[in-house]
Amino acid sequence: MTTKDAQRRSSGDTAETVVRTGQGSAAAPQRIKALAGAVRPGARVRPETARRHNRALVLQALYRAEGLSRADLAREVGLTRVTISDLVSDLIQEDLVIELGLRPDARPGKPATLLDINREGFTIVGLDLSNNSVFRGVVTDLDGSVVERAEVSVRDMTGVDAVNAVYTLLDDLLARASAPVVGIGIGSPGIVDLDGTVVSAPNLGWSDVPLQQLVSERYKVPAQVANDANMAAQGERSFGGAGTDMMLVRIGRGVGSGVVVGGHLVYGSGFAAGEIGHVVVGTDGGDLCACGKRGCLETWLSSPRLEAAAAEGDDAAREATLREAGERLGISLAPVVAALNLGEVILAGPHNLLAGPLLEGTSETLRTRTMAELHGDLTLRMTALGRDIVVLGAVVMVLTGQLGVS
Amino acid sequence: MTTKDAQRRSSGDTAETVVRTGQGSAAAPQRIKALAGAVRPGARVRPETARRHNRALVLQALYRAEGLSRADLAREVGLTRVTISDLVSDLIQEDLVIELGLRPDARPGKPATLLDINREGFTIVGLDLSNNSVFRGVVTDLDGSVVERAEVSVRDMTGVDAVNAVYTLLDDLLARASAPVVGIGIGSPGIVDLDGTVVSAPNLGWSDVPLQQLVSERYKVPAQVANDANMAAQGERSFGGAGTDMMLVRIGRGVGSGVVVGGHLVYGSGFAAGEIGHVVVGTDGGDLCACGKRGCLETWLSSPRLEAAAAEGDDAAREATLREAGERLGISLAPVVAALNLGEVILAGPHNLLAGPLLEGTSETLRTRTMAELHGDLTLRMTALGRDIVVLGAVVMVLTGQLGVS
DNA sequence: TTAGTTAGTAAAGGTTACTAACGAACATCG
DNA sequence: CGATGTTCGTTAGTAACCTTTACTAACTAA
Repeated sequence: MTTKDAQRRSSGDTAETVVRTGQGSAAAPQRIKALAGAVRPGARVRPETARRHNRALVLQALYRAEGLSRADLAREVGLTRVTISDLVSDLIQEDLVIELGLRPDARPGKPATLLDINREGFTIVGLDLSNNSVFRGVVTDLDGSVVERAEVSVRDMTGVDAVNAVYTLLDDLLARASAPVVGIGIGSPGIVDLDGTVVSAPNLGWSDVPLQQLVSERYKVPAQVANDANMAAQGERSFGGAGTDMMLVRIGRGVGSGVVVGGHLVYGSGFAAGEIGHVVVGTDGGDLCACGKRGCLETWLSSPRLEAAAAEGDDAAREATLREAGERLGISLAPVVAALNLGEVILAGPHNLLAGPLLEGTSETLRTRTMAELHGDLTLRMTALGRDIVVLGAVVMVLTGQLGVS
Repeated sequence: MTTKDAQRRSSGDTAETVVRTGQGSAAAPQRIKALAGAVRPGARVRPETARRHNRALVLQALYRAEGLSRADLAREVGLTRVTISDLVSDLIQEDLVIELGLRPDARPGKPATLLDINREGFTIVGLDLSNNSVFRGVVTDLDGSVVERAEVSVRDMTGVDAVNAVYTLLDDLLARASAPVVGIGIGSPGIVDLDGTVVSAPNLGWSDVPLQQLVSERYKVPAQVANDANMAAQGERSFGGAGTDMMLVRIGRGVGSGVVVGGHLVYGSGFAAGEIGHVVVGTDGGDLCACGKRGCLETWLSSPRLEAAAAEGDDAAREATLREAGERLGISLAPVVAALNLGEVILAGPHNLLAGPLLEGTSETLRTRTMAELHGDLTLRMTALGRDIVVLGAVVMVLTGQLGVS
């Protein structure tokens, strides 16, 4: 619609009431629209773009099911055998795909030549910067199987020092990579924008650090930098079997989450999606939080509090505390589960603290505070990926970004 | 990843704990993954697909800014003048685009021929089935300007009768459409799947009614059927100037919402996204709801309760009740705003009830229960579209579905 | 041995968008 | 007023992509 129309419509009998929370700019809503509606550059599809897309489809099909023939791919992807042959021959040239030999089955017709992604011919580097005392990193093959590990201690390291610690870790890992590195994925705490710039990460003393650019220019390798919880969500989705509408909640020193809607990560209007740690829970007060509010989710679920509870001698009291923490999580997640009709909520963090009464408390609360008819199929569980969840997510981001595989 | 890998990984030291809420099937998570990962048919890009996409970009650019030349389009969309000329000549052939004449400016060079979408040469029909007593419908031009209106009374009508009422309304509107109808958009209450089948709409006595198929086959015109609140969100986004990450909350007899994330409507794992009416709010009880729970959002915000409050003689008591209702809305929205980092929350419903203390209560509550640093830019406001919000949303769905314009 | 089936390749054809080049129509400047 | 430069839209030719059609290779089944 045109701006003129918007004005005509707004000036009707339905007077517009605008209340702005906070001190955002006071631009008229129509201005926002104009920006939102701009055709983003590169949206056009040229033949080359189409080819890249189809190529990604082939890789994706091969990635999921090792041992497909060209004819299988043609049926799966929807292109003709001829085109698939052409695409595959490109991929074999680049060594991304290899022939496995003839299919052993006894069927009429010429036997098929099975193909697979060259899963061990390339590696990916994944980093997890979310821990306060240590940066962890891995080298994996294209399957996400870890072939190398490394870490650097970063206790109290901030600013440039922390960036240098990233370099140190990468130097080590890249030197140990036995095959060409497809890309480097880095999960960072804080707010990270779409370009991989860490807009704000208080714990690391970073603000507007263009980490993705720094890393990719320094090592001449494509890099992907994103929020740690978002990466964890990606990891859970690809390697943990999570569905297309889910939320992964990380509980550690703080509480963060990654939200996946329709199979896509949610970034939010300010790249701060998933930051639920400082939402007030319930209407009955709560402890004072470092942020100044009372009853934030983090005050109920921070690992210090949970650990104190776990250390308690009295089993009943221990259970009660953990269960209540779980209930608080359920209270704050219920509106999100309902609004997004999530299919899964997955917890990541200390197994001993989360897996018992806490998880049950969350489950029960979610059930009693939402409509069973709509959300009865909700799955609530722990992740099975353990500590590697962020680095594996980083690997997935690289796979997605560089090969179009997810 | 392969199933084999998933199993290998799961069998590690990080034992998996699964708690299922409700009585969903007990399939292993890996099975879900296999389904989620299937390459959807038609994902391949053939030259024809690319052309359709580029064509939609041209239409979209023209739709937003009337009076672009071919050269302008080339710059805007990113294709060459030659290709744009070719696309435009197709569109002119189909009468979808018209030439407006030469640009009046005094500039060096050959004067440009201005183009526009043939905004009045086609019409769209939009229906709103969300009201309990009446189905409303409009005929609009491509701009969304209403040219015809109609309604049918449906008090206590359910099942086949309600479907027939839709037909009656459409017969009327289609007869009065003065130009070719591009498509029919219908906003229905209840759960609607991606095919436009009304899975469940208790108020209308519908379950698994393939309304989109029925309508498109009966009238030989493309139809789009979706949930009413979702359509309202679409309407607000295109005609109300809302941004890419927002939530539209409809408050009437019940409370429903439409959620837009990254510019796309959220459907959810069971097509029930936005159904927040029966989420329990707060931790201090509340009235008994028709659903059997206590303290559902609807018990705080249903229009009967609000109207009773508004009718009260005592101004202070009236304000207090409305403000408290707003606060309850804020309490339940805060986790959603945080999890999705929404930029806007927009209310639609009776202006006299919502626009005053209620809106302020919601605003204040959202501010005090989320982090100002992250969500300070949140805009909370009433819609400016009034009663037409659903039918306009339906029009947008048709524009998007048939022309690729949004 | 013959018929039928499946896999992969080769050649030709049609669609799409691009580059290069050109004429038309204007403004500006000497 | 004519020369010059700019912008618009079109024409002609090219490159990339996918498809259709046709072929060979290799196998099973009768």
